Amino acid sequence: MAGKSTESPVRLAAETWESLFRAQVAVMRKLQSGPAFRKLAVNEYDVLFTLSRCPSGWLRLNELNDNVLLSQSSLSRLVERLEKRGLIARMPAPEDGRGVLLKLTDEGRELQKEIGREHVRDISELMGPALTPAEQKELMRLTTKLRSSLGPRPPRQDPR
Amino acid sequence: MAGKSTESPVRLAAETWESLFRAQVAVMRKLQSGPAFRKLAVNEYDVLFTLSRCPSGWLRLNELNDNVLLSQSSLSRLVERLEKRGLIARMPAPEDGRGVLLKLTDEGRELQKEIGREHVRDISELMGPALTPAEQKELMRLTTKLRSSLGPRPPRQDPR
DNA sequence: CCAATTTAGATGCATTTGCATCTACCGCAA
DNA sequence: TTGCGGTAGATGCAAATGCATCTAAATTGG
Repeated sequence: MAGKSTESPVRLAAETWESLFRAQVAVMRKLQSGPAFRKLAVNEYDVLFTLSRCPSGWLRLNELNDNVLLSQSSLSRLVERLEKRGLIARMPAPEDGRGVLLKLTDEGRELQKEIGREHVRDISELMGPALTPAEQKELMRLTTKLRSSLGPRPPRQDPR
Repeated sequence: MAGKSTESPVRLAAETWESLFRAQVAVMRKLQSGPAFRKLAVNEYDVLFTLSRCPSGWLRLNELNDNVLLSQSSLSRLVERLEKRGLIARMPAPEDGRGVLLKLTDEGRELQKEIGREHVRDISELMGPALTPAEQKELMRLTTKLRSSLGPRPPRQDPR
């Protein structure tokens, strides 16, 4: 019985979060320094990626904002940049005069795929040696469960 | 046997990483918007926290940089700000004329503890309802293992 | 229906960040 | 010793970010 036997639930939660956070930092640092993100910052790629997964093709700006760790104003300007680069297109939302809908342009879709291929390869080169497939599945299950419990906005299910 | 049975290892790794990443984003968003971080940004708190865990009390700037998702120059300036606010102190490294050692001031330690208490409470309010203690332990194990496998720099073990 | 409140997104402005570069120092090798 | 590549941090500068605020449109309450 070592020193950790009197671990409180609060402490356990804090250490778990720290471990999750540090792992994310370590992986992200490796990913973003790779050659995949020469043309586009990670946040920018993430927007293209999210749009590419959207079944209708169109996504509201505010929904996008749930996915990304950026303030509303920063996302607004990031999207503005992507539009200027011809990677996404905007359209006023038909049912809500305040809203804006976004979708990938052909060029944006192309770039997303190109970066995505390399990105996925990088990821699997980091995760593969680190965790067995069963462990990866379990990690996915736990993080998905964690995210689901945080609502109120449920992690928008996205039937391919 | 549902449609995912033909999942490739590469795809599994990518989906696992995405799940981990989104969970981190979702939790972090809640944490950083809370009242705990009114006085200090999360990154700044994180530096104080890391210093507070350092057994010797002193830590090299470049070691700190492994922990945080910031470029070297950004961390350099962040530290400069913290020093200006009287929260940390610098000292030239005794054995390496290029290096800088950092430690908390009393005021910095005080503020870290104050924010830390609230922060830990917030974390456990998010994690507690989401995952059982056993699940949290497993999540911690998996993320620790992931991080350990990324080396070369091993996650500096820190015997309290 | 109208006024008041709320929500979506854009924008001014100060702060923070990253890239490139610079300086100083270390370690190594001739 | 001297010179040479490599590492630790600092700094100029442009770009990105966040806060506060603004406008416009939707929603709510009377």
